[in-house]
Amino acid sequence: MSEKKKFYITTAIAYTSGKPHIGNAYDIVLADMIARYKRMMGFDVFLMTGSDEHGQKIEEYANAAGVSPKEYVDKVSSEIRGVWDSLNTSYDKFIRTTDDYHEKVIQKIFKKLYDQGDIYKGHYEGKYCVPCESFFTASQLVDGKCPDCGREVVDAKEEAYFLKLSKYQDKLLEYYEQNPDFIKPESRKNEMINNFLKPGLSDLCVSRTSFKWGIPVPFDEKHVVYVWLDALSNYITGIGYDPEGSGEQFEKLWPADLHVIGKDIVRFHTIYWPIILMALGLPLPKQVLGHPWLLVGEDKMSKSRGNVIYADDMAKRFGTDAVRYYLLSEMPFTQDGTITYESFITKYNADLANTLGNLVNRSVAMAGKYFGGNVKAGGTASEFDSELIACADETVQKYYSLMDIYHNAEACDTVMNLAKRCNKYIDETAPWVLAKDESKKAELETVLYNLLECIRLLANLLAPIMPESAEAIKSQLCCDNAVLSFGEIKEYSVGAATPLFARIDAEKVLAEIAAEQKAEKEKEQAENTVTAAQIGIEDFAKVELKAAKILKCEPVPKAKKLLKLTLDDGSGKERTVASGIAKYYKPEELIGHTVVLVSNLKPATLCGVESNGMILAADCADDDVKVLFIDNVPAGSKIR
RNA sequence: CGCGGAGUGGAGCAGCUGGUAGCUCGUCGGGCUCAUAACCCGAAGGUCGUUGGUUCAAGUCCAGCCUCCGCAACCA
Repeated sequence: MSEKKKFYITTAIAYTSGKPHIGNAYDIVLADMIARYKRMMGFDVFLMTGSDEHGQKIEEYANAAGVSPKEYVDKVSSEIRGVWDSLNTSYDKFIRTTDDYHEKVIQKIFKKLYDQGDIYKGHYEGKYCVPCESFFTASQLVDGKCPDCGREVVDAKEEAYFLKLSKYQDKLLEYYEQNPDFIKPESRKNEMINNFLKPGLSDLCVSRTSFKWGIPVPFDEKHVVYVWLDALSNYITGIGYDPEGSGEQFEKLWPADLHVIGKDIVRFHTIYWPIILMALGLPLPKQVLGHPWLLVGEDKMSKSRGNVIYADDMAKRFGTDAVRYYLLSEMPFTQDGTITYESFITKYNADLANTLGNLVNRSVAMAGKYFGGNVKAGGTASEFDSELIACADETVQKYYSLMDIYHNAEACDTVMNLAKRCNKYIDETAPWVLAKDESKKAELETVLYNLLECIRLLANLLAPIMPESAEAIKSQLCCDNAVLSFGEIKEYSVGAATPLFARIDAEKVLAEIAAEQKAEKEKEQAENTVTAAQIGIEDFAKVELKAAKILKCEPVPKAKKLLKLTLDDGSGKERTVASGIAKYYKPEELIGHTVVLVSNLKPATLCGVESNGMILAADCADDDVKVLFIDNVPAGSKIR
């Protein structure tokens, strides 16, 4: 009877470039909810998460921080775990791509694929600009010259290893067709087919020589394994895959039942990863769920925007379960979701404090008050019972069907709906009225019994979403029964009523948060002014600044951020500059103004426009940019 | 014509295979007092982005257009 069906679920491994924000954390919370749900449904679940720790960026960040890459990723990786833990996520394994066994197996995988001809040594075909140390494809060149500096380029080849993708393309499409649920929101699948598979796959570069922080290619040590082969393979190395003979755990768990990932990396998980697996002769994962992103207001969360919200901060302030509930109930299935403190507090007060918390509180309190906590089934029925019980049954059924397809937000709604129905039932039956009439005692007992049974169901339904709160509710009921059907428990002996979710004073808390954010910002600004390295006058002298008058200004087609400026820099020749200020200025607002031009900047081509220099502008508060106008200065004047 | 998504009462969203427009928050009015100033009921408020088409019938299908948002390219 120990033949439980296994369910192997993974999250994307978090990149160790910095502490993950709450949007990144959605991934693990969602996966954790699914894992808990599957456990509840009797599956033998294995949930794996981890951190992705190699790459050039890490090397750079570590350098900037003045520590070794390893020290850097050690720190960030433990931060990641800290955030995951603050959200009470029940992962069974946390893999790091710097783990010993992972690195060894990656090397074996690389070798195996090489030996069997799926990885071959090739080179970037390219044009190389020696002074710029950069490769370009033919299409990137401007008039056959370096797009960065305009100098001649030479044919050059940089050695690299490639994975043959085209070979498996048809097989992959076939897999898509035979497994219509392979990619979860359907729209993402279409995107993959139209954008990548139909045009044809070009082989994937799987090694780099330009940086060192990675897993060395075993037979060619100047190469390191490039990120995707390294990172994606965690899903198998973490459970004991080995090309020379895998462990028992791997045999049991693979193929994965579900990869939970962000929509940005769907491509890697539904094209490259399956192909890697096919090349290894392994079965493909059953499903990839590409969830949307969590935005702050309209914007993506980013440090530079200063709008980052961290899950552990949030959990500390409002409680772990409140954060989990918000994430899982607010995120739509296909569209990006939004988080703001305002909406968080609104949702918290409405659903958790008012609807659910208060329901539990008033019901348990009444059971105590009227029956000393002892409530049995089988009293006299009231006319309102059947509707309530029907709602409870329906809720459970609906909940199953929604959770099975990971429509968690709707599942939350369904659960809350039952809580509302209970509140309504209290109003319909008015227990406080029944309590005044000794002859109605049996009826009153049934009312309370029905309520307690519904609350028990609510707790069980919520367990995957809010594990601690579910426990807290059940401990007030003094009942640990986890069966999801009404009438399971016949007799209650409940404890004291304690509020579950204290109401939040929105105004007060928002003011506190605003004050903290302000302080934070000021602190950062103070730090930033100090951090810019000092330079000598000779460095500054390298920059040539001139006054230039804007003669023409037009938007660049296909570019959102770019304006094409035609300038008079006093040389008699018109000069074209592209500037990323389209968001802040209309073309006609700029014409006629004189601006500061960096005139000796290397030319560059942006969206097909050759840009010779740049104009100076100031980054102002609130994501505003202001160009420096110096209309009183004649065009061509040198500025120093 | 690079790919894709979205435009529904004040805000945030549901509306799958076409047939009286729903939910949450907010607002207004009422009820109740067991409970966390919570709970329950009712009301106001939408020409469902725009134009045309298919149909007995369209938010729901088709075409064009406008606007916003992601990705790609790119903030020099």
